[in-house]
Amino acid sequence: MKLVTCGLPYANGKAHIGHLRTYIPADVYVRYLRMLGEDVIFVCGSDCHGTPIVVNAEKEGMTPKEFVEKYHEHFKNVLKAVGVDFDFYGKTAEEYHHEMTREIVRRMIDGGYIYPAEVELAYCTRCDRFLPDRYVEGICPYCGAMARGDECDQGCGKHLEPGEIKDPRCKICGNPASFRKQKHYFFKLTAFKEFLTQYLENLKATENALNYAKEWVKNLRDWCITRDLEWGVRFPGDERFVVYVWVDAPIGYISFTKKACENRCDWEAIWKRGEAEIIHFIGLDIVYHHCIFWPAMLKAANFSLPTAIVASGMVKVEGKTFSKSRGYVVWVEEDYLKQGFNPDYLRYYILSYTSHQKDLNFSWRIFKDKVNNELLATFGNFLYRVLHFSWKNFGEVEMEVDDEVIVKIKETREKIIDALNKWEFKMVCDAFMELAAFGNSYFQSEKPWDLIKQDKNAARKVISNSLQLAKALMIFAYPVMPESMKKVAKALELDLTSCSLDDAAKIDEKMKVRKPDLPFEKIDEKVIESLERMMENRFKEAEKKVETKEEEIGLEDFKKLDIRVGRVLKAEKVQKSKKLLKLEVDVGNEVRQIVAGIAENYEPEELVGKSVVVLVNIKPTRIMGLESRGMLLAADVDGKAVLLMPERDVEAGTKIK
RNA sequence: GCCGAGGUAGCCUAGCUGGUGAGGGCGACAGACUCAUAAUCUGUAGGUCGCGGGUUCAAAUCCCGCCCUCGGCACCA
Repeated sequence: MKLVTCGLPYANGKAHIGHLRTYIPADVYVRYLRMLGEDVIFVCGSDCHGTPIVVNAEKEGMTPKEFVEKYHEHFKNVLKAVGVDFDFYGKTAEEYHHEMTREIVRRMIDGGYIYPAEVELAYCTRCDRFLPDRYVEGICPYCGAMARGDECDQGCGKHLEPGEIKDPRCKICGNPASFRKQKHYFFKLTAFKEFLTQYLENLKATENALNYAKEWVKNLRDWCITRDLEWGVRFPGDERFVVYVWVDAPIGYISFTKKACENRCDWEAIWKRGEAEIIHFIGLDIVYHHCIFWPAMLKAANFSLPTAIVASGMVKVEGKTFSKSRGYVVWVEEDYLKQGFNPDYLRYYILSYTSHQKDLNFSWRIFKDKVNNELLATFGNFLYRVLHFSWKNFGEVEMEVDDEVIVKIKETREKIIDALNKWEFKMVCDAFMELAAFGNSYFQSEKPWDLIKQDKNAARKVISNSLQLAKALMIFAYPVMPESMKKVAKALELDLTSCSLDDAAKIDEKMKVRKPDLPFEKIDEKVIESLERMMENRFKEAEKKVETKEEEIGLEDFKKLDIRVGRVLKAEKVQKSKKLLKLEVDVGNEVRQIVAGIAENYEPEELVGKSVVVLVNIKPTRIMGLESRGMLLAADVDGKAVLLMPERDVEAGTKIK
């Protein structure tokens, strides 16, 4: 038995093409396994807890429960629409999941792996709440640089536990946060170093994930697993707290398995007795949670361990790094499904573009090319020309298939299985595309349309071979393009849902052929052009939003700014930094140290003696451990600074108005 | 800056425990065909295998240095 899971989508926004990069390959993988006779359970669900959800729900005037429900429904519907067919799609806000989480955490406590420790936590008196992780900004206690959330330490790569950060400020309202001591609970991750090192040695995983994790395991620290929040799973050791999201989210794999197993199988066989393979499909961004925290938790609770971790590469949009705020995003529902595109096209694109481990570029133009040239012209056209010819000239064909054809089909089957074992889905697609090309070439060279005029029996043999190839292709491509293949298979009265991969090489005595449907529809150039325009507008609008702050201010606001001309006296590079220069600037009444992110455009030497424009009364801060008192004004050109300078020589300290 | 993954023709990719002229697909170009959604088939062109050193009889493949891209962290007051 095998269990396949997908990383849980966070119920905090809409489904985009990045999500599908793990769900679609996982779905395809599961469908192939089933066609190989494997018993597979396939589960997923919405991740519902954590501070961002609480904060965003508040912003939208909803309760976290309502908020989460909204996105949960969205994901459920979208995934179904693209043919990702889970046995169970749950959500972590449900009671059954809370129970499971509490059971596992209790086992971790009973095993002696959880201990209390006092930590100092940032608390925002204005927002009236404790500030977890990513809502705290401050100074790293190790190196003195600006730090954010639970990670910092400027280049030394250390991990911050709650309470360690200095000078914390609330990221929500910007106010300084005060420290409050609070008892929290820690998981003894450090006790698992040896176990994890061993475990990673033997874990089956894509290389991108494994190397990353092996490096991480060298530097383990105990892990604070409680949070002071209302929303979440109550920590069984101390009911005032809630468990950290990354504790309860992966436990969803277990609680969803249990639901999927109801009246069908034994979830404990999978998760407690190690009688099944457990395969996690995830994105590259959550590798360490799945390769470090998760196996350690399972070990502590005495549960079964994952046997494989399959991590997918990132998604780019039109060649640019995926970014919602910059508009480089493709929304599955409104951009794709509402255009009326066949979901199978997207499935094929995602599977066949590149190796599962590498970055995938989504471009509407490439999308059109792949659909029109590969799917439609090569693959679909072979199916259609064979079926159409058979239907028109025979109706029913007595089958007589050459060994060469059967060998070719079996070879393709082997290639597909081989590729699946390596999680190389592009190779799977390449294998059946090659078989389609073989079919076209065969059909073309045998010229059945000529043969039939002279020797109907000879034509029958050619058609018999071609039909066998067509049937094999439908079976082989069914997991990738289920709906389209079902549609064409109707012409052969073939029920793909009950086929195995072995059936591809099985020869029927006779094959009946009905009038076929076209398997695919061509994508119109004009549609692509309009989508490209839509994307461009989206990029532009996103850019505008970032650049122009609409809010108007009065003169009195402007007067609050003390802006002066300053003269640069000294300039040097900040060590270990790409963008920073440390300057000493004469601002009239004093000389100030200012750290500025301008090193990409300016050499230190060329600045000495130059006049610059300085915002003097900005709050002093520390950057890379250095104090900075003032800010140089500069034009932001593609993220690089171009300094403002007075048009003629002006004395240092001159006010700007 | 640290960690990880990569850089092979316009695009995607195989090869990378060193050894037949660096394979394949898409696109481009030319010809053939007409059963088929102007689909298909055959052929042609296109590569300093990121750059520079080194090891070797022999390197895309091993070693050293550098550059660039992507991701994570950090950072850009």
